[in-house]
Amino acid sequence: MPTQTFFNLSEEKQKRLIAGAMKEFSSKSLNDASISNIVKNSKISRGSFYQYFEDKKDLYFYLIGKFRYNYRQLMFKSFKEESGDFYEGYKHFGEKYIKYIMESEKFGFFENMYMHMNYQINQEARVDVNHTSQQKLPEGKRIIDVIDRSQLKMETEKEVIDILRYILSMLNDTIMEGFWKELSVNETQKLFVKRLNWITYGVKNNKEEEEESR
Amino acid sequence: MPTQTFFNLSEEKQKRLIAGAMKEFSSKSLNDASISNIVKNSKISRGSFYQYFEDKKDLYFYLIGKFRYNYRQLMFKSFKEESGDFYEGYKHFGEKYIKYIMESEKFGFFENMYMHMNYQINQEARVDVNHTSQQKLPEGKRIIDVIDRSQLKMETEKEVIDILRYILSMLNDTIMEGFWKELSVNETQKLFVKRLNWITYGVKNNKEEEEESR
DNA sequence: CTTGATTTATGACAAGTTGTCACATATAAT
DNA sequence: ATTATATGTGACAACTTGTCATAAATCAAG
Repeated sequence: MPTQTFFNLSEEKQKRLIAGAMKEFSSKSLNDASISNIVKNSKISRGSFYQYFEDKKDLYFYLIGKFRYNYRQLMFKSFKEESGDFYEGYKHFGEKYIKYIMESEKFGFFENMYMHMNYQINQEARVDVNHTSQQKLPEGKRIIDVIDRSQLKMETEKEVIDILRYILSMLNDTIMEGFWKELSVNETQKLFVKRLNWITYGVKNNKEEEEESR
Repeated sequence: MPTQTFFNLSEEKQKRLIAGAMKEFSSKSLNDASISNIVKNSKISRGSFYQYFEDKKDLYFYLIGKFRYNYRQLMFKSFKEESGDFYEGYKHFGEKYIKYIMESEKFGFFENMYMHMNYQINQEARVDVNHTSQQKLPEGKRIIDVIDRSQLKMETEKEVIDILRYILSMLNDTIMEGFWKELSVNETQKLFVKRLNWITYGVKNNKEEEEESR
């Protein structure tokens, strides 16, 4: 987290620093980026930097938090439009989300983020479907409340949250794969939907309906 | 890949270098590890290092390849013992694999590897179920040949390979999560099996059999 | 407005990193 | 014995990072 000092800064100076950092992180990974370049870009002295941020990571995770898609809203919208249907809701959400990330003006930043994504970055980039870190949300405002749970095998709320989280991890993994393999938006969306299909309906066939092996 | 020069070295010297590198990588991530420390550990001059390896990454991926579990064999064994059953075979395999990684004498190395795993490391650490990089394997020697495909919805061989690959990614992701959350071997195995279950049988319930919402 | 307290800004610096290169020393081949 | 060829070496330039003494700006209050 940036220090209070950073937030006390004039808007102009904050923006200058963020722009300078985004420039660096748009062409370099967290590890390859250098504070030296960022302070040069931003015309800020090295000493000042360390008064705002603990280190490079601190700044990086602040930027991820700042620019990541606010997808709480999108998830809500998606599931409501699809009447709470698990598969259709997530399909709707995932496709929109992938499109946002891969067509963003911050493409370079996201590309580098996903190309070097590890567990920690994944956690920072991802929404918490249960919002454990924040205060308890009122009934009906949680994502879980807008999903038709009767469709799912899961009995307890905890289990439902587990599966929701897993799909979000899978979504991030799929986007990562999309960047690595230089897939198009459409190809990445298809890959996500294919996997969502597997998880929703299973990969094993129902024994009774098919028995014609040739 | 190490240079020929490295392989020409006396076994003693190779081992010394590998040991020195493993020492460093057992307590540090790829990024935090330093060549300076490795050459100091190994009593090898800095100049020599660069005659054996292109850079730190080159050495690291060589070590991953060298010490990763040879799980081709384990996969074969697992699926054969479970009569080619998709779920039971993967369960068998995954549980053994997790146990191997998390109880290995190279725990520190694997821990750091998984704690900082990204797409590239994942690819290096993982077996290729199709062995595209190697020469074509004879019929019956490929992993896909020992799986009962009639159980699966997938029609084409390519689709089957896709799902096999996805499970392997999921397995690595689960181990990564296990390290981050400091789960026990048993907890990590359970997490894997739960997810395997989801993917095998789906998370949506069969509409006909349950309709008692209270 | 002046004085003193608090906050913010600065860049030189030590201590570390990487990759290279001219040169030294083995080892092999004729 | 004399060339080739292969291997070994550490000083070096060019970068990092985080700190710290010091300077400047801002605020508070008599």
